[in-house]
Amino acid sequence: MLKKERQEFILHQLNLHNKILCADLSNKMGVSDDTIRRDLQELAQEDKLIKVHGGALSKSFHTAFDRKMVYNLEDKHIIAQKTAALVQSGMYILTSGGTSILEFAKSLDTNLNATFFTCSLNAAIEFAHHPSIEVVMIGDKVSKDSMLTTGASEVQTIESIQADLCILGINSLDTQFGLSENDWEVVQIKKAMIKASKKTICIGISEKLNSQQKIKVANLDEIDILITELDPNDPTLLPFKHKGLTIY
Amino acid sequence: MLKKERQEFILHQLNLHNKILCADLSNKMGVSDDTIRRDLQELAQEDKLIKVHGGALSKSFHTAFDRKMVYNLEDKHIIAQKTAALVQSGMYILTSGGTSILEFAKSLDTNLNATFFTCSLNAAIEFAHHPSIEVVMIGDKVSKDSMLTTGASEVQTIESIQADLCILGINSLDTQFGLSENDWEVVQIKKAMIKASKKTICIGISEKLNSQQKIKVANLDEIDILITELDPNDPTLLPFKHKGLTIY
DNA sequence: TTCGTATTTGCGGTTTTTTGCCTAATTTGA
DNA sequence: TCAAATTAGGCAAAAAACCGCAAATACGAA
Repeated sequence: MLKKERQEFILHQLNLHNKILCADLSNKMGVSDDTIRRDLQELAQEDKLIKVHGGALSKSFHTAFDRKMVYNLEDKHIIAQKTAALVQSGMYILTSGGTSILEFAKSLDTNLNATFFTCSLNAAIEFAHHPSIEVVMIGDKVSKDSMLTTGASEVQTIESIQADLCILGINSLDTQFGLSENDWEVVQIKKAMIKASKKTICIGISEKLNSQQKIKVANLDEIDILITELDPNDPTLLPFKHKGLTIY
Repeated sequence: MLKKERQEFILHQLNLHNKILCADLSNKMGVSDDTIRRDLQELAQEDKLIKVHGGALSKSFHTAFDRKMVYNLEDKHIIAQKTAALVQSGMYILTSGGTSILEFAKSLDTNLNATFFTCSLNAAIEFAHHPSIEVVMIGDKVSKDSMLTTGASEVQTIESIQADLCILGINSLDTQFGLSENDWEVVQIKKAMIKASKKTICIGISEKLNSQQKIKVANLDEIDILITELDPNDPTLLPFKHKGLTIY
């Protein structure tokens, strides 16, 4: 097998799998490790791939992360728009924290007239920037990781509220395990919020679907609506639709 | 799995969930804790994430709040330093909001171990950035002008606290009229805070001295300490000293 | 075809990187 | 304060990369 031929093959493999190992290639092509290494080195110099210890990565793979950040912003914007459309004047709404919720707060109609209860410091500030909505910060000890207030007193306060809507930013949602979180305190808050509301909406980018975290917050049947950046008919969402969730 | 690949995966997970645990990652990827720890360390050095005990936090999430431009920053810095010197570990402290308080929060000693109660969203966030102090957000309706929580429930909560110190950012302080404010709700909060504390400290730039606003919060004799950017022997402060206030 | 030259390849030995394990120190939460 | 979890630092084995060299190969010209 010629050198040029080999390099073409390497690039092709890289396009297919985004990653290749030196050892694999030398096996597959029946040449020595050194030869492969030299090939990869050359291709890396020509900027055709990224050489790493043990193999190589496709260029697109490396840039994928930065790009994803931007995409995610767009995605969150879409989610925010869809969610905002469900909020009507006069409603009492409980919300958690998280970037999706912040984006949602920014997307609310200027002449909306609703009351928001939240345990997120950042969300409260964002809601308070809105001209006409009323914001109630539910107070308690501030959890430093999440910038959320958590504690027994907070759960009690939430229990004394009868909200129309509960909007939760999700960390993990799974058809089997349901809604889950990693932080015990936050779980207690979200549980209380769901219980205190007539309807529960979960919002988050689709990548958070089909993943699990340590502690269960709620079963799927306790959640009414799921909002992601995807089209409601996207196959990814089908399992959730079958479980009875309304998809937007 | 390649090292680079692993690190990209870690960043991706962080982007999704805002927080990850060493143990989880090592499980999920089938490598040892040490390897993950080394990865996190490297990524932290590259400023891609924030390493914490047991895992890592997403950077964007942690630095999400916007820092406002502050007038008289120099002066407020001096005030903050003087005020921070009065705080001792173990204390329970009530604080209002305002730029002086925010500056104070930033000036606190890294290994201070105190508990802060506040009704200011921004102050709570600032306090929460401190590694060792505990923060309790006193919740209620959010007042949009001041980004403070105010209301009857809040006053009740404050009444149930026995604090060592009450640190108030002042709007107006006058030898005759005492401490005054323009916002009825905020006045109620400050009154309650003073009542709930053994000692009251007023902090603010000297421009706010010798001015009055519409509603009285407290007489001078209810205030113990006054801190401005001026030298304690500055003639401007003499009248306050004569009224029995301790000047720093 | 055959020769000479330049390139490519494989190999052995050495160096570097990566990884897991170990123990001692540190941090955390009760 | 103590006990459990987490981390830092040292160490060793394995894998990968590097280096120089000699053999093999490709290729153009006679």
